[in-house]
Amino acid sequence: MPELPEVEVSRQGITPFMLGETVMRIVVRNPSLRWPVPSELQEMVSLPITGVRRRAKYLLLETDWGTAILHLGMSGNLRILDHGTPPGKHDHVDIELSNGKLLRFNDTRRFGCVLWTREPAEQHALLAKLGPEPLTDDFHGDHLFERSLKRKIAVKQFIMDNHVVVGVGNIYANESLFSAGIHPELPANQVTQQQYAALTTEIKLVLARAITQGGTTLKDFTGSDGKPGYFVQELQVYGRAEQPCGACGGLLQEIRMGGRSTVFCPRCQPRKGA
DNA sequence: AGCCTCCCCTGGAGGC
DNA sequence: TGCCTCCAGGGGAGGC
Repeated sequence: MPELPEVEVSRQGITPFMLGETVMRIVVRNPSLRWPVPSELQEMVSLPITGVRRRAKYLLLETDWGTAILHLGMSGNLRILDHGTPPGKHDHVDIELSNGKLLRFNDTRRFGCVLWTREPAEQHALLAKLGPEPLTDDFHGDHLFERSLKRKIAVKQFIMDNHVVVGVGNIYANESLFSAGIHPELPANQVTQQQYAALTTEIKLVLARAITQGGTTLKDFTGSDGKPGYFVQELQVYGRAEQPCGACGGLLQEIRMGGRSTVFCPRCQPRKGA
């Protein structure tokens, strides 16, 4: 599934093919994504692409007239192909460019979206209230600590809240909590300032490391199979329930939190905070 | 405001 | 082999 690292690698991969190119044609084969693909997306035709940016897991294709907002959801992927490449199953949207290439949006489960906005993208309702990017200096231990003071929600769900920090999906929440030695069910307001400092460090490390691995997975844009790519080999807890903890040898335990699979080591991640 | 549950969707896995 | 059921999960919507 595309997590923030894969979205970032996708952005880096498509940028050289898109930046400065003019949109020649947009083909929408199935507009039934998370939200209907708006007909106004066609306003993009004949405009040059002036920017390819990312905010959280949203990709932004900018023009002087408006911005296309793409989200890959659970199963989406983007490929750069030549004009005329026959579409396959779940190839929902093509954006054809003046250089003979096209950007193809494929999404099996259709949890993703392709939207169009004429306001500055940051002011769009989906982006306006997002928390800081995890890999910037705006995201630091004290940010989490201060935001957590009145929050009784479990720390795992707290760090997966996009208003707190963006881009921490289920896999990376599991991994970073393990590395920081924090029990996922510990209430957010019982996690200490020191623990948040460690957790912040681990979130940055795991995401940065996954970007490196995501580069391997997506470098030729042959698409994702819905599994976590090569980074799966480095996962310490996610998908390893009932297997021995790499640190202490005890058995990893799986529970469900908010409908999401949660795996942790009861010994290395004691339910202990302030 | 904070918290919780529900829901969108398809393909793969497992059971019979 | 085929059919059924269950499950995964980002994240917004809506109800308390």
